[in-house]
Amino acid sequence: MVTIKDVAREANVSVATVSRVLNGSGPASADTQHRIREVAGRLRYVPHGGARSHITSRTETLGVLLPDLYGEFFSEVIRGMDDTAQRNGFHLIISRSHATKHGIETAMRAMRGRVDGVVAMSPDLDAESLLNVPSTLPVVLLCSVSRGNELDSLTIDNCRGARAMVKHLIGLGHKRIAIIKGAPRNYDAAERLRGYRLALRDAGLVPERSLELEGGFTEAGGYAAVLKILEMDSRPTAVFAANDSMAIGALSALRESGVQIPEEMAVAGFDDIPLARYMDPQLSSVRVPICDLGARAVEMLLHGVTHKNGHPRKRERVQTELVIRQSCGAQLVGRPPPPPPLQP
Amino acid sequence: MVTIKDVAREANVSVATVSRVLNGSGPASADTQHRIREVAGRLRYVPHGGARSHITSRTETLGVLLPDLYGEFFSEVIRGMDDTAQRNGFHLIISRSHATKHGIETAMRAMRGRVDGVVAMSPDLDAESLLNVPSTLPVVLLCSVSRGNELDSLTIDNCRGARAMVKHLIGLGHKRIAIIKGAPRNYDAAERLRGYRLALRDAGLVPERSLELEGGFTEAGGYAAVLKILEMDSRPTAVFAANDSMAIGALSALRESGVQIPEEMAVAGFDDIPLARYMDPQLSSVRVPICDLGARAVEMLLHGVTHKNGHPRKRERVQTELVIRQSCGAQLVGRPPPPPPLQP
DNA sequence: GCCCTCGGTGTAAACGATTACATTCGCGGC
DNA sequence: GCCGCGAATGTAATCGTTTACACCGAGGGC
Repeated sequence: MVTIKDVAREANVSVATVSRVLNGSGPASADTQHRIREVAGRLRYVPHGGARSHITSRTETLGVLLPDLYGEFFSEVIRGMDDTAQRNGFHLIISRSHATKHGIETAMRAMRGRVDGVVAMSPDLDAESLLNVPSTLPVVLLCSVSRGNELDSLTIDNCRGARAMVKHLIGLGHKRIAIIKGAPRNYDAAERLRGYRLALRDAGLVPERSLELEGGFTEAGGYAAVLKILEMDSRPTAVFAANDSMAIGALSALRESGVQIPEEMAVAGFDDIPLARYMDPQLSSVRVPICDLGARAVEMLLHGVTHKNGHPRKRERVQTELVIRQSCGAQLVGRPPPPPPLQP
Repeated sequence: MVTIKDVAREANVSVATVSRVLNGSGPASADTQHRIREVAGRLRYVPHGGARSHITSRTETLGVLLPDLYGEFFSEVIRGMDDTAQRNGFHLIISRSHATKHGIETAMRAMRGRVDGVVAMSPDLDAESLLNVPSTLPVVLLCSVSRGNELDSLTIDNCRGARAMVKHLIGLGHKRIAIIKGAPRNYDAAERLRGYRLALRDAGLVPERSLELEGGFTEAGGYAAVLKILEMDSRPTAVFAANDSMAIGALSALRESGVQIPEEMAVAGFDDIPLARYMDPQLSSVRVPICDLGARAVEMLLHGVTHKNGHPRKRERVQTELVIRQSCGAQLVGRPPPPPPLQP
């Protein structure tokens, strides 16, 4: 492996000069510059990133702690993070932390000296365990909040989104609306549930525990939940799934049971993953700008990194958008043709 | 930030002793051990990963170069990689390389000194540009192969999988079968197309260019391709999409055009993403063990890392499995109830 | 009593870069 | 002719570890 010393020897200069020329961080005669560049190219010299970060104490790398992943959401959020990171000359170290407290701690330890900051997405926990980090390491909490205000956080406005969707369903005349809940102890899941209940109360309806079913954020969970709903004595007329994966499972179960959607049962989801519009009927959902979410998390983190974590802490929240398609029945009258899909 | 020196001073020993005790790499009296551990805990000492890798020249980190991602496939493959990496005490640096040659080179340069090896997934290119890497850095090509045998590679048996699916369609009586192709210049796409053509020839049918449509691996591409198919003079009776995303787009377009599936048009996909079974009708597909794919790539890479890249190069291939559901019409007679979904 | 071994410990050299500081040289101002 | 300055370059410290080597003392075999 060729090092800066090899280049220096071959070019008859000191390592300092090589470093200065290659980084443009100091004066050098035209002749020297040319010679060094030529040698570096010929020897295929590539600076050793690790050594460089060691001395500069900037790794130009960000850590990303993720929980166990739910399908497409995950890849989208990474895409957003990586774009922003790369645009700023940073890399991403990704680690799926087995959601236990111990797992997170281990991951944080391992990050020491490898990253300049961490985006931690661990909605299943109170993120309390993260507080153990040395206060010099910038951390952004994604999809969860810290108890105090010690850490930056970025969340989805789950509550408002859910509330809007359920309000919409109520506006269509539904009085008994079931919810398929997300994973227990999950921040997003809890907030979406809260929005659902608020919307009911807004309309003078009383939330019933029996209409709140577990779904675990998976297709299978949504499928199973619908089977239970269909057995109920006074069957609801609409079901709101706390994410699209569960909504898709729900659609599947309804179809197989011969229930007409949306005539006999309206369905709505959350996230608006790309697939939603390709469902039959097309799935109404609450759009989350997933890619943006990742991008903004990294932006916040980079802000913390450049300010050496000495900035005032922020809590940001990304807004959602109601996307009404066929599955909730709003367009029943004369059901218009679906919008043409975007070209790739 | 507390370093090993701080611990040494506080415990009245040399840094060497601290290092030995904490790593269990040398003898130490029970008293010393106890004292050092106590101090390290009290001071919340965490070893600096960067410094450690610098001296040991093992970063315990693997680089992952990815192309632009196609939905769920990507998150699954990462999951497999990360599991295996973590089990072996390694981290993952992930980088989406803008599929240009220059992008890959830049990414590879940046990896220097940060990783012990690289999994490069760049099916859109001949991966030729990767050959520039110093021969000491282990590299595993995922979903593509190098011209010579200079690099390890792991691919999907696309050709066999596609051939089997098309053979199945032919067995159901179809004579005109269209294919929606993947991204141009993509290895997987090319191999799936090859399998399609081979299956046709096996059955004495002649592949027609007009039945081979571009789809670009996206839902929108599949949707658009079907619209073209429906305009054809002698319409095919089956369509094989080179991945599930396109198949889902195709299903959507067919439904909206009022074409009965599978009676008027049989549909099959490739990958068998989790959603496939929740489609209406359930989507027949060629199952790819995506998670395994990631896991095995990392295993291969770790083998290269531990053998300092001095091992004989390997070309491995993961097998696929035919998953026949409703969309291709095989189960038309008495259409049995779908299998119950897996519980979460 | 001598030598060898071995447990326990410290000293200092690495690893590959960056960078503060010193040095040299030429040149212009006075 | 002296001083000072700035450009060009070299010297060496530094980052936080690991580890080869040296050292010292105790104990055992002879």
